[in-house]
Amino acid sequence: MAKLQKSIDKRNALVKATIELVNNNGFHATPMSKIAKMANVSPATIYLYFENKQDLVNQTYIEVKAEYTKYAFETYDESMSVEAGFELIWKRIADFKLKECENAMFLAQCDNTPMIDELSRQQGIKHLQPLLDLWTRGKEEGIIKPLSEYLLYAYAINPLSFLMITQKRGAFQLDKTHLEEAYQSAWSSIKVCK
Amino acid sequence: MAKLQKSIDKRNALVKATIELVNNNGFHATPMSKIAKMANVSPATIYLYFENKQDLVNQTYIEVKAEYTKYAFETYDESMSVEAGFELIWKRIADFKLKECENAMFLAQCDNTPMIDELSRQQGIKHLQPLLDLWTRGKEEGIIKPLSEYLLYAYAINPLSFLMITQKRGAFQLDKTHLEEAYQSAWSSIKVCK
DNA sequence: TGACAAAAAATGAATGTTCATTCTTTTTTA
DNA sequence: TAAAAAAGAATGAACATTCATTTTTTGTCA
Repeated sequence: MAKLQKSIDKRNALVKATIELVNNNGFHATPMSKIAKMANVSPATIYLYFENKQDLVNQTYIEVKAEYTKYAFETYDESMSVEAGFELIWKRIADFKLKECENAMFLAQCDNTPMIDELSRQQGIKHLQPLLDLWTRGKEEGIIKPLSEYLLYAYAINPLSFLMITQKRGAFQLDKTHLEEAYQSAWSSIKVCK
Repeated sequence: MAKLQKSIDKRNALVKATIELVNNNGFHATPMSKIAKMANVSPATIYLYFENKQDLVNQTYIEVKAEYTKYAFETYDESMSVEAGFELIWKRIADFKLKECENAMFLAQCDNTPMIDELSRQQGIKHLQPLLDLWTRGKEEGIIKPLSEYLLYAYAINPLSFLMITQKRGAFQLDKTHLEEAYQSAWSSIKVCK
């Protein structure tokens, strides 16, 4: 197993370097040579693990996205009430975006630019299904507004990305209090007002 | 004035080409030669109007941002009630994002990547002041939740960018009905619940 | 166990291309 | 006709990818 172990370490180092460099400079301003240097590897070695630069970024995206959704739904279970389930998932997502800031920033950049193949993007979206199902249930129970998934996502989840980017720029600090306020805003935007 | 007129046309053509190409390919995948070709100009001519590529993009950003905020606040006046003022501004912004889709996409891309100088970004933010003032007034009157401006922006305005990008990708069509629903979500996320 | 050859992995240097920017010449304007 | 504007071609740097070698690993047999 020694060989395989070693390979995985290098691959991980490459993925990690890609995330860090793309976060700070963007896709096209990140040369393969720098990725190689940061991963302590020769540029040529990258091509043993990835087809080319596009493939490296696509694979990185898919991996990080999978990590993200795994974390988001890890403690969720479908027997929960809609409101409790939503709060749980929302707070896990918020948690991820604050703790795994680098990873989350990378996803945000991928989601907002033409950096990723459409195919890889589609793959990344699939994992959100449990949240979409929760919303469907909430609509049936009359707890959640009867809105399109895109609208629900835009108001309930997407603002977290904006807050994370703003925080990264240093303009603003997202602490415990703000987080609870943000949650309340998210919930009020999608719940049915009694 | 003939000379100046001609110059302004060329400058505008360059700015327009920049927006279109950067929208579709991103900053670094947009060569000066293509911008020149799309504007029917020699590459060398760009340097008569702009210092370099970074300057071209910075100036384009600042111009589009100014256009955007001008449109947003054109019909607003400070004597309006908080709720009416917010609805008006929100709908103007939504309108801009749908009608001037190219311009709005360009701003979204600039706001989400390290493509623009920090200085130019700061310049762009200033113009939002009337909205921030409206929110301050709303908080004083107990109509708007006592949240940080960043939180208010994240829930009241930013979701429109997400919806615009999603629409551009073709996954979803933002029609009149959706727009009204989106407005209601925005307003419920920031208003004080009675 | 240890030595060694075949295979795999890794490397640094080369290759060819793309691109921002500049230079020299031509065209347009006044 | 002098000055300004524009052009196309040239320059040099940066980069993704490949190539020819070197290093490391693996499996085999004494």
